[in-house]
Amino acid sequence: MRSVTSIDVAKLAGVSQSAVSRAFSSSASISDRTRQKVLAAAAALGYRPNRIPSIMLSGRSCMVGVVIGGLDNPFYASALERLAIALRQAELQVLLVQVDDALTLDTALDQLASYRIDAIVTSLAVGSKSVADALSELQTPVICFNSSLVGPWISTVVSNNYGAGQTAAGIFLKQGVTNPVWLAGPAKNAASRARAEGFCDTLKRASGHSGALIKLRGDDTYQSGYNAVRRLLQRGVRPDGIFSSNDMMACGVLDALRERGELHCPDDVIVVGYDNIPQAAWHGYDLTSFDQRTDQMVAVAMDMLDTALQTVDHPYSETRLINAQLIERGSTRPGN
Amino acid sequence: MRSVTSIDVAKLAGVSQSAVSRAFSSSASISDRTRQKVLAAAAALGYRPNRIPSIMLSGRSCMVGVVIGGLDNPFYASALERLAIALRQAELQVLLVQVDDALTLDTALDQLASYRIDAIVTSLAVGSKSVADALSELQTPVICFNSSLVGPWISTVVSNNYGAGQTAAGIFLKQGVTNPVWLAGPAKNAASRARAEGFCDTLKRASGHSGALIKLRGDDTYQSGYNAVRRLLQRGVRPDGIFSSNDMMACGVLDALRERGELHCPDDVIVVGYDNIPQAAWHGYDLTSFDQRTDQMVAVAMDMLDTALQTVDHPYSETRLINAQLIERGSTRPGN
DNA sequence: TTGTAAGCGTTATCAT
DNA sequence: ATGATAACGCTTACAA
Repeated sequence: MRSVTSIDVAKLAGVSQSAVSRAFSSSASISDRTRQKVLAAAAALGYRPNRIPSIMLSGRSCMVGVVIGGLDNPFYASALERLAIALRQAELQVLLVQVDDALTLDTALDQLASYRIDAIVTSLAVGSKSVADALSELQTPVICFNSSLVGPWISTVVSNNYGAGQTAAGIFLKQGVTNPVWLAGPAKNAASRARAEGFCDTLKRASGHSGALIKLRGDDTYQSGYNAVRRLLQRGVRPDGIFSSNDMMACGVLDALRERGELHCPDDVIVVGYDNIPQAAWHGYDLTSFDQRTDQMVAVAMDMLDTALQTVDHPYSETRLINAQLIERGSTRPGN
Repeated sequence: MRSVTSIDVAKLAGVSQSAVSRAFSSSASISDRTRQKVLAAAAALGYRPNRIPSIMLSGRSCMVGVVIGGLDNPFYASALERLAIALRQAELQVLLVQVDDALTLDTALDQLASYRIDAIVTSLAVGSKSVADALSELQTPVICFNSSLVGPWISTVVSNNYGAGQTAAGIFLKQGVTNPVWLAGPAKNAASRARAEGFCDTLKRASGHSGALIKLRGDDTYQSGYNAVRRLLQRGVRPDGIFSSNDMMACGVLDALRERGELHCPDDVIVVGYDNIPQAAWHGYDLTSFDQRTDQMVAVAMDMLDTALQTVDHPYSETRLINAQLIERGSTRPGN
């Protein structure tokens, strides 16, 4: 079934092909009479303008490659949703690429490049040098969320992870925490490392906590947070403050505490997470957390994207920092 | 910056443009020598084949429009991720469209059509007649998850909602529930309605429960489940079994029960959800639920997609039912 | 196996 | 305001 073309419409309407084109373009000079004729013919034939040829002519596809992974984390799912909305409003299409590892990323990039996407947006937490190189090679603007990637075509909007770490430490100091625990995410996660630095630096500077700080390693999943605290308690350690690199793990932490029953949050131990996922607000957790303000981050990303798309031909690179917002909930309010 | 074309490569390699084309096509007759020359030249220039022209020629874009919404529900997020993986393996691109209402869907469909996508896959729970009409008009294969949409170009893979409702009722009967509660999703959600029917029919048939069944209405969010049960308890009602149309609401139910403290799950009241989202397995909830087996559903959808893409020109329509799998957890195991 | 040339469905340019 | 014509970058007959 050959689809209906502008030639067909032109023939039926008794006008030229260019008239059809103009009828569907808002910024063209065409008489109302002609436009009506064209639209009527188009409707009769069920014609829909085909954007593919115009991509060839303009070199711009108005498609943006969105590279994601880990949608099981509600934070990324929600970020994707907001981003998709923003891109739609900017009249850009989303070419979605799901990636679990660097390998799939490589082939995915080839695919994206062959579709002549105008830019790439990614929230991948990974930040290896090779990935950055692969991205730069595309000569296509790349906007990252929370990554440590650097390169000529790469721009980044990052949450102020270090600052949030400091704020978390401030809470711990104010509440007189003496046995703090840091629950880290994967080692390769740059955001997690920055949170750790802000947290540890501040605690260290404030007093003799330096030696006391216990560092656990998780992988950003609920189960890893649960396991980490379970093991800690089994070893007989009694922390009175836990800062988790993300909310998923923090939920695991809270469940492990509750199940074990020795230490109660927030009276015996306070807990702080990161991301402010919906579950943090659930009554069963009531978790203090840092909101990354994805709406702001997305807005900034769109702004950068705008600039990058105008500065075509020239590698554009910028980094912008967004302060996370502390959302205090019950998990840091003892005596309630 | 004009991008590198096959003409450039041909010139450098000292071959014709068709030779370049053949070098990048696996099913073309070309000598190894020529291919090497071409590949070398391509690498030197950083040439990447452009798929856009071939879309024009073949009329197939190898892009599938994926229409989603409600990613804040982990079930949909996970379904999207699985679908994206399956599509990538089938070498199909994902053109993502985020939709919150019928209005955005309409404009979104126009966009999709103008990019000449080969098919549409959607997990939208809505199923209005007008949406179905709009989809059919595209003359493009549509694969739906869990929808009640019908139309010449529309195929559907549905969870056996009715059967799962029956199974849930079976649990209630076995446990001797006398004050059952059904917590419904939005009225427009066909899946939710089917679950209700299977559940109610079975209870009714079994005994005198018919009159006793309390029906509450939620909107598939955590908060609506929480509120519904809170109000119920405040009214002095004491249910001993609650079947929730989805897990998000069921988590709200469990938190409301726990917070109120009068009725304990599972000893005083058992709770069953639907979707088997990750949170159902969290230790804080330990919620019995129905797993829709999205892996199977996605596999079936891909199978249908395959058929639909081969049967181009002819409207293809089919409906396939997948049995949900009961995952029994603590919320239905009293006396543990 | 290789090269030549036509064509895919638009939009932009240039006359009229 | 309108119509003719030339691109856009590739694939695919067809010819050699």
